[in-house]
Amino acid sequence: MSRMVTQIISTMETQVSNGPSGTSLPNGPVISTNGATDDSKTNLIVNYLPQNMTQEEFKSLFGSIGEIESCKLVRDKITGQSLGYGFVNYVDPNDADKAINTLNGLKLQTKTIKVSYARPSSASIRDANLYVSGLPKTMTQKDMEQLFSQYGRIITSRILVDQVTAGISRGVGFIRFDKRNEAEEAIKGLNGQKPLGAAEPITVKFANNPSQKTGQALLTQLYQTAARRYTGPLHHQTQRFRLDNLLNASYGVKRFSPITIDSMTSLAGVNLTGPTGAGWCIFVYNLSPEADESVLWQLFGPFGAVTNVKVIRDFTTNKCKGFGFVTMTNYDEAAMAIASLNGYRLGDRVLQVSFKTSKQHKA
DNA sequence: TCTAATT
Repeated sequence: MSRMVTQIISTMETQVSNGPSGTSLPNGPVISTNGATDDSKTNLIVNYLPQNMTQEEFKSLFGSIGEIESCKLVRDKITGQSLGYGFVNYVDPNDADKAINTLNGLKLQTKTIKVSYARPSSASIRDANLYVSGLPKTMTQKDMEQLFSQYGRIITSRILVDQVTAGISRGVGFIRFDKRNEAEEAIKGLNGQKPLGAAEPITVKFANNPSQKTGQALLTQLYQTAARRYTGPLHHQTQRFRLDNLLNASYGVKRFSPITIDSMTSLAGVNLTGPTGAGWCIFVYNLSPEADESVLWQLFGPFGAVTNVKVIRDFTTNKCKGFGFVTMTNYDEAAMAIASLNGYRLGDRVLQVSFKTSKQHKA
């Protein structure tokens, strides 16, 4: 079922070719008259990457096409979590073209990746994503694009569909314009308006930024991440380029052995420090030397009441010694935080999170 | 009534 939904969504997803601008040259980096390198024919943006794909796997996949000048998987600054997209800049424009032709539409786990030319980075293309609700259920993605295209160039559009009836519009969607001012004009022109023949007016506003999650949403995401480890990933790798071995090795095997809440509960009776004083003390291991208290607040705060965090630092260098402690008031919230965050990847590290035991404390 | 599109 989820496969069916994925395919429907990917069918509805617009595949926009951004297309390089300017004149083509046969080979090598293109140098414009002002001396700056022109990346428009070599630099690609890759969207809809699987959440757990690493920088190394990303580079390996795109490096199979040709020599890479640089590449970057974009990650959340605080948690290090992948934001699901990245950039690849090839040395040779021909390889960029080849990557689009061969890797665009590749299915990885539950995702269908999109590979297209990156637009030149600029402030004017940011925050150009609109959230649209109240759409007639009969309105197709194409209809919606037609309605919005009078205000500017559409980069992506999507209508969300019901998960169970697979294909029935939920009446809500997204439109990303090339430029923010185009999005603003679309709000002015369409918010509160009835599309031709529609009974109700639509609402058009800027979409929430998915990387700025509420605590509840973060918890949900982490919980789902943890749950996915038990069931294992879905499997529909294509066999193209013999990358299946690489990808299966990376994705097909559980990397961590998670602990369940039940096993935590049984642990609780044995050697926990217990809720003496302020609350439940949690041991966090494998923090980076640069880790600070804010990281611990960000990680544990979504799970409930946190009364104290502490990063243990070296006395002379003031760098984190690799571990810290978090105190949480309520047992259930602490147990959920541990079950979700143990094995969690923070940047390029895998955290070990557990209740602080008396053993670790003994003199 | 909210998906991971700008380094």
